[in-house]
Amino acid sequence: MREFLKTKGYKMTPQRELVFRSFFELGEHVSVDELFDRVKRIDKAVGYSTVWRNLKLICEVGLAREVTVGDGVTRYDRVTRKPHGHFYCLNCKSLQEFDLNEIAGRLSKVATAEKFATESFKVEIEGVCQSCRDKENKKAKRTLSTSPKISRTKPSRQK
Amino acid sequence: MREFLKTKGYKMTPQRELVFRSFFELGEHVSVDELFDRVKRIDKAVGYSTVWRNLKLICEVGLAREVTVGDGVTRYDRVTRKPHGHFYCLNCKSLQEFDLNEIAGRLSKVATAEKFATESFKVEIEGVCQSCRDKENKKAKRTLSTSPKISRTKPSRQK
DNA sequence: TCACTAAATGAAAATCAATTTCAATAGCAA
DNA sequence: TTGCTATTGAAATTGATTTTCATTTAGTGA
Repeated sequence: MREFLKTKGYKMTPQRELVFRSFFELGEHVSVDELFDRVKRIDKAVGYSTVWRNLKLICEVGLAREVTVGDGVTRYDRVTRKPHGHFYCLNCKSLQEFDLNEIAGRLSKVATAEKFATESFKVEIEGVCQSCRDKENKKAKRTLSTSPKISRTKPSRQK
Repeated sequence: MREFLKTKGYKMTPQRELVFRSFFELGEHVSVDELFDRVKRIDKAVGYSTVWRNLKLICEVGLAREVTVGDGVTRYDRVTRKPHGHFYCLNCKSLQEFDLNEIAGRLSKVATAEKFATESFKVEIEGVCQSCRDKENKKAKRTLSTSPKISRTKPSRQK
């Protein structure tokens, strides 16, 4: 990894090494805060900006990619993993994955037809996951009459 | 529209009417700021929060949907339009659309197979559009040796 | 028509994630 | 080792989004 970065003009440092390693240990839909938490557990002197910058760097050198689902927090996925889409549960905010093999093929065709040079795909299905629907059904009696209002909440940064 | 909102428990106001009308006049990938600008042209007493809240309301009652591409600005699409994906040009930040008819069908199947209750799809292809590539090719000689660094810029709110 | 109540408004402030600044530190090539 | 430059950590800044709060107003029922 040290050599790989050198070819791209970057130096290796203990902090960088720790951030990279931690990211690849987590691997799926990692947010800066999650990664920061994990890094802190090993070395609590490492700063948030260092984690952030190195996560960006991991993307920059092509080892990860941003995933932006609708909750305002950017997450990162390893690119070595095979193409997949995401189910985003509007209720519990969880992410599940699904395979994208044939769909990716079709998307490529569409892009080519439109003379668009594809860099990456992003396929998301928003809805409600099975376990949330099961829970909803159980307490359906209680909430029959309340009309839904605008939700103004957002998940907050984990301290 | 007044009646439609009443059934959902909302009142009609001149400001709301203006925001709704302006949104449907714009229609595609509308950001809060764009909508705010348009509303202001007709009535500059209308506040930003009113525009924001009513845009959220349009989503809430099911007439629009958020589109989040990777540039940090949330945009909104009418849901009455037929399903489409987006090409997002990483270079000029433009959005183009493409038809999603068959792909949507496949996604539905995947969702059903996973017992996921689909609310909406989001399909984006990031890359470089044709006109940007044409421009890139023309000035290719100039930029052969510069190695790409992390981009730290973001489009700023339009005043 | 009038009065009442809950919803809506507008300005300003708060929030929150993302990004930058800056002074100090530390890789790495010569 | 020396010098140059990238990197770091803390704090500040940015920019979009969301909330607060005092005031106004729509829609309901008398």
